Order: sequence, then structure tokens, then C-alpha cells
Amino acid sequence: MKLNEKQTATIFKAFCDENRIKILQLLIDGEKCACKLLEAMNITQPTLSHHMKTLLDSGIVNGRKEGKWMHYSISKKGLEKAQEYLDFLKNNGKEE
Amino acid sequence: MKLNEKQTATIFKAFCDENRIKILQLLIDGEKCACKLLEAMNITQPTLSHHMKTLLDSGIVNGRKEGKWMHYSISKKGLEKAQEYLDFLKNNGKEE
DNA sequence: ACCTCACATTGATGCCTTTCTATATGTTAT
DNA sequence: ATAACATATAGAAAGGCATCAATGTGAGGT
Repeated sequence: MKLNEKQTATIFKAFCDENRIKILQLLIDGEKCACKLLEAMNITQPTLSHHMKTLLDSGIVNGRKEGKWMHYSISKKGLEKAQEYLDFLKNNGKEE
Repeated sequence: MKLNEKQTATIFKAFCDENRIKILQLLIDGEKCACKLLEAMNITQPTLSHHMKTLLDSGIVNGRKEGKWMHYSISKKGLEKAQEYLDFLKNNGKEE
């Protein structure tokens, strides 16, 4: 595994907050702009922005700017990285 | 998915702390007792105990008491639960 | 140019987590 | 019984994180 402990923790930060899980659920059926997410959640706009930053940093979510809108979507690549780590643990440290 | 946001977050708490990742790495090559983990880590015994509780709560680690020793190991079942959730996200909310 | 809208950033506050020391619990050996 | 050991728990201090109101930025529209 080429990731260190800190990097690994950063990836999984995406999944260890209730509100971020809620956001991921909202993104399951495809890309959404921040304003749509905000409507669906019970938090203020700066709080959403904060969580989106965490999600982007984790690599689990992609961001795309279009005019004044930010569109967010789940990153399959990011998910695969997380999955790789779980597989790594499951296979006793063998890389597959 | 039968898990709510809180439960999901609890599972992934296992992976979002640097020290807990280090502990998981130590458990990769099989069951270890708390004292062995303590030797390998740079933390005090109560701190280790705290992290082990978090790991047990997440379901990612199993605990087995034998005399005065606690033996910890990675739970394949717990890992699979985490994997299921990642698959769920990856497959746009389809259960496989 | 100006205003408005969508979002990010700043700074403050409260809470939750990590960490420690000290102590309790439970187990084994003497 | 008691001593020694392994681990858990309690309580406190420190740091980090989530949250908010206020403000900044940057894009479009008038």
C-alpha cells in the first residue's frame, strides 16, 4: 500500500460525519449543484461549503464549476481508492 | 441500504484517525493482544484502550478476552459491511 | 458601472475527540 | 489473602471540528 496513515485517514473522513453521508446519499442519483444540496439539507450555506471541501479533499467527490454554479458528483475513482484499502486489509496486506 | 447516516458514520470512524489506521496495519498479520499493540505505538495505555473501543464499536475489529489479555483482530464481517456501503455508492444506490 | 446571485472564506463559538494522569477492575500467581 | 499484571474507566486539559453570522469573490444580468 503506497498510502501513509494520514492520507488514508483523509480519504475516509468523507464517511465519518453524519451530514457528509447525507450529502453522499443525495449525490447517488447523479451530479447536483450546491444549491440543490443546500435545499435538501438542514444546514447553512457556509456549513455545506465546509463539508464539500472535506469531501473534495478526500477525493470521494468531484467538483465542476459552471458559471456561478458548482456541480458535485461522486468520484468512482475516489471510491475505488477507498475500496482498495479495504481489500488490502481484508487480504492480510496483499495487494490483490 | 438498511443503515442510517449515523450508523454508517460510526462504521467509518474506524478509518478516519491516524492512530487507528496504524493499529489496523498492525492487525493485518493477525490477532494481537493489547500489550503488543501498545509496544508498537507511541501512545499511553488508556489512549490505546480508547481507540480500541472506537474500533470495536465500528465493528471493524473483534475483541476476545483470554485471561487477563485482550486479543484484537480485524473483522472480515465488519470490513464487508464497509465494502457493501462503498459498493452501494458506486452502483448508484443499487444493492448489487 | 451596478446589482444580484451562487458560492467561498473568515472569525467566533460550542462541542466532540484525543490525550493524559490517576484510579478501578478483574485475573493469575504466590 | 495478597501481590503483580493487563486492561478499563473517570476526570481533566488541549486541540480539532462543526456550525453559524458576516463578509469576500466572481460570474451574469440590467
